[in-house]
Amino acid sequence: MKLNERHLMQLAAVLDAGGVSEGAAMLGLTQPAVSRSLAMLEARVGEPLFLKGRRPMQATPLGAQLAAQGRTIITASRKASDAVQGFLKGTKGIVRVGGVPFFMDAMISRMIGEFQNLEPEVTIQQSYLNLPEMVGALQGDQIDLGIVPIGVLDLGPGFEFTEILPGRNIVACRPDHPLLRNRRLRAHDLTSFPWVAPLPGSPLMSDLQMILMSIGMSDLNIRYSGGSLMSVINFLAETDALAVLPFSVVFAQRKENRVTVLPYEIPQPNRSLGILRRVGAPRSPAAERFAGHVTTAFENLKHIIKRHENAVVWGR
Amino acid sequence: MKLNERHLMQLAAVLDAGGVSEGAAMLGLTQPAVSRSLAMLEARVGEPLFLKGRRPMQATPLGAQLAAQGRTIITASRKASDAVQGFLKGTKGIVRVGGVPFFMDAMISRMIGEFQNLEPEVTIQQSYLNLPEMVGALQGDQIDLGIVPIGVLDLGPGFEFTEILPGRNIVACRPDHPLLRNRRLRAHDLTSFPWVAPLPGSPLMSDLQMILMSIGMSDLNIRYSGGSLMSVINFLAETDALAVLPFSVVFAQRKENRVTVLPYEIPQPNRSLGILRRVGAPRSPAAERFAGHVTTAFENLKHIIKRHENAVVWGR
DNA sequence: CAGCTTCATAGCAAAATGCTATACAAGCCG
DNA sequence: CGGCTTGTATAGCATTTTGCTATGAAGCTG
Repeated sequence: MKLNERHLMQLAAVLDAGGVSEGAAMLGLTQPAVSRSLAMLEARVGEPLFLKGRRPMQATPLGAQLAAQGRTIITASRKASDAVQGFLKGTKGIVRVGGVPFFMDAMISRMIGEFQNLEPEVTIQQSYLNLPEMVGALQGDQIDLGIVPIGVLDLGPGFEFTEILPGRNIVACRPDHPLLRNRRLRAHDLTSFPWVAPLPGSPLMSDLQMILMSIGMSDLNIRYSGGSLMSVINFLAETDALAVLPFSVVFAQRKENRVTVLPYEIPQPNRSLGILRRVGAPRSPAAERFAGHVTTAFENLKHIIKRHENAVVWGR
Repeated sequence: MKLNERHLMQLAAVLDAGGVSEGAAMLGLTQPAVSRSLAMLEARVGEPLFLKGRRPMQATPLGAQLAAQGRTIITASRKASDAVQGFLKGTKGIVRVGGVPFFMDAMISRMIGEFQNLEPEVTIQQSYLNLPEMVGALQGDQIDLGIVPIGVLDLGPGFEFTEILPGRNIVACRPDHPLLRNRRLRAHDLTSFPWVAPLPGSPLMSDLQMILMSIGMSDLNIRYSGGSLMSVINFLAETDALAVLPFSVVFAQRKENRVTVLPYEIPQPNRSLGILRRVGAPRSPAAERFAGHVTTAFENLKHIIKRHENAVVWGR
């Protein structure tokens, strides 16, 4: 006994509205159309669905049961329409962001918070990925966009990259680190303190190698590795250890005053933080909106950084 | 953005089945039909719903959202079909029974229990009604059937009545009542004990009047009134009070041995317990099934009563 | 590269949907 | 009680949708 879903919806509307004409109006149909639908439904079922001669119209128990299903169909249909509307406007849906751990923790998570204040109906699914996995995730459509530092030339075909912040690394330490008292730092000053190693696979790892080479050492005194940003900062704040970190990550922590920049020039990677997307991916307005938000947030951040640098001498 | 519910269902089926052909088969359609539906849906939405070139087929986030609604539509539709099926077979649905309080408590409630063991998917809504309200409730389609003692001629037009048990009242008392020791009871024996009045509006009320007239007294020593059957029985069991009760009601309590029949002949009302229905009412197979169950249950009861009467001398 | 599987498209017939116009029924009022 | 109002059912017709078969196109596999 397969019933026509449209008929069920019309049944529900008619009972909710109290009459055929009203129910038809509620659905944007004419009264005869609905009248016939009901007759067909009743014929199909073979049982009366209405109590005759009642205003407002009332259902038999069976009619009421069917109307209940009709109502859920109506609401499901309406939800589907809403989902599309919201999707098109970018005010609804899911954004799946992958990002390198430190940036996600230091900056993106805050921006996600801001974004959700603007678009409370958008859900953000965050995942921690470094470049290789991110490429796979984008191709496999597991994420909508990635936030990753990338060399300008590393971009494979089929991907687009929008830069949001030039890469710039610094050596971080706690604010009362003994090296900050030195007028002029030498390479061997750095090697006499323990170091924190970045997460394996992260771009900072290769940066650290570059620094090693520039200092002319083959290895550092690695005392801590594998920690997330919060762990690293906690570790740095408690010890005299040093770490290579993106400047912006340290900058984002300035209010907490737990880590600062050691004024020592290190070689800079030819990399930029940016948003990585697959060109063929099904577009998601919510994701684009989020990407826009992140971009402007970093744009603002650049200005703040500039003002800050003019006012503050780091490491003092 | 109104979407076609049928399309949503097909989308859900295709994603659940993992392919267009499989989804079409699941719905009993051909592959091209579903293929076109999906194309139409996608065109209407204006966004891709599938990730191209994947086996099994995978949805974009938006597609997944729409499919979720499609699934709820499918299940709603299936529930509606089930409701009809169950209704036609009488194995599903709601039966709304009205009945006079004492019969409902003493007998019908047990039968409802038995019936539910047979038809666990039928819901019974019981309400306590005496004849006048019952007529109103039947006409207003608040109940499907009423169980009520009724004079054969009291039947109004538009109602049908199927007798299930001839009316027979007795005087009830507790098993160790002093009157049970009397060889031969006289009318004035009865008046020397307190009485329990039936619920106002119940047919027993007029029966009590008849008894009064036959005894030749104008009133009795009414000491308790307004109680439900359980209250009345509790009261009778604790006191030497007497009450007019239908024989079958007392019979149904025989196992508990808290009340018994006082062997005193009283005038019998020209009434029968039966099932009252409105002729024009929308038929409800579940209700009919229930009515049948009650009828046969009483049929069995008659035999048990007959056997019991041959074996037992009441009030001994 | 042939063969298999699966999705997309074309073309056509049948069903359904929706509309306007109109008939029918019930309740209300002078 | 006859007409008026309100509301539902039916008729007739045009349009859209749906479903089918047949066939083309694309991707995977041995």
